[in-house]
Amino acid sequence: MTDQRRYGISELAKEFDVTTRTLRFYEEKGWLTPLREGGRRVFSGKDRTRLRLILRGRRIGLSLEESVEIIDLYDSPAGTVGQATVLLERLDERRQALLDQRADIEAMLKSLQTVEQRVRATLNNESAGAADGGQSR
Amino acid sequence: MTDQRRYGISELAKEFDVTTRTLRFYEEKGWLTPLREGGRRVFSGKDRTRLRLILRGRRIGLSLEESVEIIDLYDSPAGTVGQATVLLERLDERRQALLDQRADIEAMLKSLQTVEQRVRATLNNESAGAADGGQSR
DNA sequence: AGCCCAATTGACGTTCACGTAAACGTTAAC
DNA sequence: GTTAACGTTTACGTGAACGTCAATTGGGCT
Repeated sequence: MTDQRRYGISELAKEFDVTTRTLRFYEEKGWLTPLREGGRRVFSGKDRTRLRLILRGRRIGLSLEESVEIIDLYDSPAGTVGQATVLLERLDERRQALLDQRADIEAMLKSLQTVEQRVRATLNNESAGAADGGQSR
Repeated sequence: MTDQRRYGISELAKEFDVTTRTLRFYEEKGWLTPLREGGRRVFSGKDRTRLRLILRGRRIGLSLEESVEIIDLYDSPAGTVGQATVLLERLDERRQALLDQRADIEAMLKSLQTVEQRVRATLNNESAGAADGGQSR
């Protein structure tokens, strides 16, 4: 009903372009918890989702530990009011960090745009150009 | 005229919240090239800017090598048309990578928002709530 | 001269995130 | 029935990005 699909280790590895070693490593760390079927690991749809989230965190430069921490926020038990309040604080921290990071990316994109314009200008002047090197800044 | 200011190693370290070891390491790798004044390193305003960019790259999860590569695009000599064309390609790659990364961040932000809403909903139901804990893990 | 403080150069240690190789077990195909 | 493909565990290796410690040096103060 929910997500009966099951995945072999290399199947998953191929889909997400990681090695089987990586998946075993993640299990070893407790970040993934596949079942066993006669020794062989069997990953569920939930495992698969979790893996996708971990890799998403990895792509933006989080440590795997951090990624998992965030993911565990995602399906945390809510629990008491006190717990929930703490959770909201953690969420806010994480959100702020992401916003900061996004700002860094925006800054980099702007830099790249600046460089690109300079390069294109150089290209347009290439016919009239002096052989001079000119200033870098 | 341009930026005469000079910086000592701990001065810079303090400003950017890194250790002096880090700055020495960056020099060792050739990513920073401070002058020497009787043995002591003297960093210029250019070095400082470079450092800021390196750390910006680091914050978004680039390897230091990658950061430097991008920075070197930033003040690359333009040179021939062929060089410029290659440069534009590299710029485009880098821009695409950054856009992808930004998308990952957006996705994470959305997830966090979803979790937050869920938690807040739980908080509002806390008065009518059963004492039951539900799932723990 | 004596001392402190900040800086220097090695050299080795550490953490993270896996890679790589060895030795072995199952299942399917030929 | 053996070989190939795929899986397992155990164990050691690796590259990046520094941390940490030792030994030393030079300037500044009193």
